[in-house]
Amino acid sequence: MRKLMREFYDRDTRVVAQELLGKFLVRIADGVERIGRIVEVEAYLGPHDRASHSARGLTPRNQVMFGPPGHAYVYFIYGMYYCMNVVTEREGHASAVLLRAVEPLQNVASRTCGPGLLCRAMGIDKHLNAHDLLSDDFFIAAPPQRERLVIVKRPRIGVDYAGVWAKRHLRFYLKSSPFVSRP
DNA sequence: TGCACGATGAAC
DNA sequence: TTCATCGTGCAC
Repeated sequence: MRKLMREFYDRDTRVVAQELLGKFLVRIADGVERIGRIVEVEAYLGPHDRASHSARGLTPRNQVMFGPPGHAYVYFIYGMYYCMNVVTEREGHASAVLLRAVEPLQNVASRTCGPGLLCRAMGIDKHLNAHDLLSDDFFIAAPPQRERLVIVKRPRIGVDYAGVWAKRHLRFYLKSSPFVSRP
């Protein structure tokens, strides 16, 4: 497995989002290595994107989005779930990619079809917010061999409040995957 | 200090 | 369509 380097994340968010599909999310804790194959993501472009958390400026919660690329932005939502993002583009740009679903590959017992379930199954919570994804216990890697992927583009989920931004096709998922949250 | 609401998921 | 459940952001 080849761990993704900083340069991978320091690019256009829509490109990073689509290229994250098929990659392996790896989390090692208490001697257990969990691996999930990313099959669904959403791109949040920056302050001009009304659906993005960064649209209302820097706050204690979203400050990681304003930092350097290649870090995890983990936040608590609806009083019971965590959602994980990957920070993209140069420092100060405040953009990220939300991981919405992974395919269980190793040591993943419960369901992973949805951002909240994904974090629960992979053991991801607020303690991993701001964690560097170039670390050795939490990172994303490319699969052993290059594969042919068919990507579907759809509007993002749960952002109807964002006006015209709610209609843009910034949600991407693997057409052939049965692990997508909402096909 | 109070309060409306949310990048969800499950039940009905 | 409704509800569980609570941190966050902003109004007051």
